[in-house]
Amino acid sequence: MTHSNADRHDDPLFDPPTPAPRAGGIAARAQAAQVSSPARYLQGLNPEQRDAVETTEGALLVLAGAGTGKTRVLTTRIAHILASRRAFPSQILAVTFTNKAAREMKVRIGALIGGEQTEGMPWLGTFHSIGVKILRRHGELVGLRSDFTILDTDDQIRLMKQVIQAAGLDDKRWPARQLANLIDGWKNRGLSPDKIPDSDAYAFANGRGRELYTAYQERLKTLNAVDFGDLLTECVRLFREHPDVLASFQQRFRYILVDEYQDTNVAQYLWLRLLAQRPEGERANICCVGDDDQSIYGWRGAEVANILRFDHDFPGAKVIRLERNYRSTGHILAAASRLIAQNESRLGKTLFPATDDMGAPVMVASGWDSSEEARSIGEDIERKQRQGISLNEIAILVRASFQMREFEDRFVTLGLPYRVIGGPRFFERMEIRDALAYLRVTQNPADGLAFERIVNTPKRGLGAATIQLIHSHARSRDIPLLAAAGELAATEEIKPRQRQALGDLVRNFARWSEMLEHTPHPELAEIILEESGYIEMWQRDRSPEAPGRLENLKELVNNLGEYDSLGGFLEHVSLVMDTEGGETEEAVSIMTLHSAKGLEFDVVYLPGWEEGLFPHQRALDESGKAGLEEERRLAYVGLTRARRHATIWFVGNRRVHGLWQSTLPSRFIDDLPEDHVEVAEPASYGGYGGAGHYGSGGYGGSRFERMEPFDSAYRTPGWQRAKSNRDRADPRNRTGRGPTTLEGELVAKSVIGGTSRYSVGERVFHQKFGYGTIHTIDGNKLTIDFEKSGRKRVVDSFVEAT
DNA sequence: TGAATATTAATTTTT
DNA sequence: TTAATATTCA
Repeated sequence: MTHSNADRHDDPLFDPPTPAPRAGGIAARAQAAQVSSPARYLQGLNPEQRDAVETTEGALLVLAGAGTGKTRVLTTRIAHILASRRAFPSQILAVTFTNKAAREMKVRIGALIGGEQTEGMPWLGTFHSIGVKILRRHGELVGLRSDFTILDTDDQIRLMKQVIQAAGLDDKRWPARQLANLIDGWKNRGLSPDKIPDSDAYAFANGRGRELYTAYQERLKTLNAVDFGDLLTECVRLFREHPDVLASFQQRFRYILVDEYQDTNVAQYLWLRLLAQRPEGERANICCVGDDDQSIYGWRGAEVANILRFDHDFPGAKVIRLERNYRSTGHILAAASRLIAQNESRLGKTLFPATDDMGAPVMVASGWDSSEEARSIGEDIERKQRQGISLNEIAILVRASFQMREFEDRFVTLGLPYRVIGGPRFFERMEIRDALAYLRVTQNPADGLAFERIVNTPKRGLGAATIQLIHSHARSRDIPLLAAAGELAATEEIKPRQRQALGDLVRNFARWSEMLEHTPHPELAEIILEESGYIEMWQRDRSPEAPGRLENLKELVNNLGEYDSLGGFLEHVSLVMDTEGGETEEAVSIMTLHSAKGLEFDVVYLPGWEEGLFPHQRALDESGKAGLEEERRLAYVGLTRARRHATIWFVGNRRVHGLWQSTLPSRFIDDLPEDHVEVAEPASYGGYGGAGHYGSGGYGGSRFERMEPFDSAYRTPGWQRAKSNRDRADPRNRTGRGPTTLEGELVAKSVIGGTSRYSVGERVFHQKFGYGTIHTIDGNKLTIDFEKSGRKRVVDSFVEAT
């Protein structure tokens, strides 16, 4: 131990993997901590964090608010367990939801105590990757050979379609996608076919849900395949049916850590609970970290209840709250806290800022329509850019992905660099999946789903009829599709042309599989893609995406070299559907609120805070109050992403499914505390045009009406008229299409007075649809029978009296 | 088989 | 509006 003290001060997180010497002041600290190691890594922690790190024994729930150093606690805790020699790396089970989180944890633990240690942490990973590891080892006990394949969503749906058709059902009336969602839901809840509630079983195809689920599971077994849900449920089954196996894992895992506990579903909960079970008198060392206020995945099976009843599951559990926020300034934090405080079902936490810098208030801005929103945010970003803020520190967080488009369009015209985060990932692209299917069949000739995917890609003249034939032959002989295809190609059953094509394909696969032994796999992949005609198919393709797809295929082959076998690569790919996008260029990030969880930016824009969009109508319709609260948590997540500036936007008109609708400001805006919010003067013209309809929106009027800027800017008819006259005179405003071209006089008309100025039966004119008669009036939305274009629903500000 | 046309539905997304 | 999917026709 020759480090100088100066070195150590520079890096408070440093700690050698072996116990440090006990001398002088270090020993005193060690005594205080009551552990053998004086643990330098503990130094930068606040008291709660430190408590969470050092409470290694027993059950511990860490309620970590946004920006309170959750990952730091988790990683330091692991480092602490290792450094104090409480367990070997292989005795720690650390689960996350995403590969990204797992990767980050590995890196950070490595930084804390040296990378060699994390190399030896085989049980740090996602629920699914750990599930695979367990099933590869013990799967035979639940009827899985160790080389089982993992189906992705696409395979899953295709398989279900077959199951539906096999059951004699119309797959148009009963879409496979819907069944997939249903079955996923059951698996999320840890329900096998015999356990699903009767009410659920009737949710599909008049009560045949259970039967289809059973059939699907049988098909999976014969294919020696599992879907993502099975990775957990089959583990649970394994543990339940084979207590000896379970016991060996229970003994192995001396410490269990779980990240994002609020996102666990029932299956994951059962999985964890089994592993954390201990004989009478013993306690498991399980530490779950999460934030009930950031639970935003209820729709995908996450059970906030898991975190809410933690101390019931683990009696005597200690609960530590991390409430000191190191991320955001005072105003932002106060606004977010006030917002989330309106939720009823929560454990209750109050974030307080680590600094006394209040920073800037949360801005609430409004505009006439979504194009003004995009334009104005664009201008604002350019302003920020001139102030020297890096574009990488700016994000736009939307509720739904359709909102992104407007920003993209705007930024393209501005020449403002941006990147969209989320969206289809590399391994989800069509060409990549096709290529993977070739590789899968080569690796495993029994992979029927992969074979089916590419049997006629590129086109080989093997249409539905031929495939049907292969299918029935495979079923009657009980052999894989590829084998069946081979046999068929040797008979007169099929037409010569198809016979030739099929024979070629089967022979190709036989040859490629053989080459697997002695050809380096990146090279083989290239050969396969070339010889199969797949590359050629895209080379011939004249569509604008084709070059990009070829590029991706090249990328895939390059990637392949990083794995030591084709099998290893495929295993990785099936679980890790993402690649590390090493984009370093300066760009504004555009993403959904969901994908923003866990990230932070200096400047955050939150557009589209309007009733119906956010909270989303569907969440409200489908889940009622629970849905509303989840939406509010989403708003909270959005606000807490911001370090220094948060700007919320709402507009009066937004196009929904191609129709312009007038909208009301989100109720979440009313949830914000006035003291920490500043309402922006409309950046350009027009402003929010719906204010006149406040109070008719079904939730009892907005507190914002009474706020000073709203009073002056939006409420008085005189002001409105004056303003709209001024706007009309301003040629800058005559841009674009949609409502913006129709401002001026019409804005004033529609805003003045709470109800429509039209009456049923009145003949009106519309710029786009021409003349028509009003059929019904709903607030400011009119249903009009147009003479030329039929019945349409429009906003009254778009029509003129004739 | 492929292109043209009709139909349908439209949050959020990881593994 | 639009994008994906299904159907129809050549």
